[in-house]
Amino acid sequence: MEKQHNLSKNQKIIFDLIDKSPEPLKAYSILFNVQKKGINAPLQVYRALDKLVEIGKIHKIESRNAFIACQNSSCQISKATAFSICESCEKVSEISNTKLSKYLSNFADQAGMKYSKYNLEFFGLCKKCKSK
Amino acid sequence: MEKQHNLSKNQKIIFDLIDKSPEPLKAYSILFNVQKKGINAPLQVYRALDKLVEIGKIHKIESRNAFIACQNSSCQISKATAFSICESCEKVSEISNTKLSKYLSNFADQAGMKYSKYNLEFFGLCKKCKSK
DNA sequence: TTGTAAATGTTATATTATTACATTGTGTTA
DNA sequence: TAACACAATGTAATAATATAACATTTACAA
Repeated sequence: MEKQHNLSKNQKIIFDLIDKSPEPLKAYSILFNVQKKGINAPLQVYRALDKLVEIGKIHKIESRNAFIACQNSSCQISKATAFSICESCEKVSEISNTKLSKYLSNFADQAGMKYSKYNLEFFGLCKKCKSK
Repeated sequence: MEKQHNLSKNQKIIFDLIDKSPEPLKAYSILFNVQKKGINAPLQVYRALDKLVEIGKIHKIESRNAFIACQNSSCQISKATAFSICESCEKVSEISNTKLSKYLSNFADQAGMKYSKYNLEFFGLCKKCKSK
């Protein structure tokens, strides 16, 4: 059974904001957006983000320093993530593909080492931008 | 035939430093190390880093904001990169595995889109750290 | 030799993230 | 319910990472 994480006040405010957003949000843009709700300092945002990442409710898009809500209910704990990123409009989508995740989880490097955690970011043009 | 890139003075200084380093280097640590050679400002470092990344001589480890020399002579142009990162000692190795790169280059997402560029970072414990 | 693109130099500033310390809330268990 | 432990919060200061704007110089091809 899945561990239930009751989000705290700040965590909930920040998760809701990210979850509603159609695009990844940056920490200081989050800060700006939640100041009316009493969250005044960067650290309050970063602490909530850290926790939300830890429990898998959001992911960090490393190449963009931005955060999106997890779209894949089954990766709430896993840190095995894959995204596609449009280099033109910056649209980001989480990829959930069983074959891909199996392939990567089973991948063994030169020394035979396996890694259960990974982050994969694909870059290119999304359909919309490609057809322009 | 491969395009020859003659590195400029600053590019060469910074590439040599990164290339000699056994571990990824951060921009401001590079800055500190090259000040005796007349590179005084962050922007001088970032400009050289940008160029070196662009021509494939170095790669950025996104999750660490650090840079390593390319270990794979065949990816001088390609932006398709994969690394293993030890979460204990922070050792980073570039993975060059034809099957993996083919698999990822041919991967098609939910919408059938393919992406020639990607960055993959695996996380775990290296052999040394595992056996401790 | 002159035009152009790349690279450099310098100052200032923007953006992203953490340290340190004090306090408050929440849930467990004695 | 009291006492404890741990998570979360609040606040100020600062560290670390990265870019903007502008002036100048270098490299090299037309």
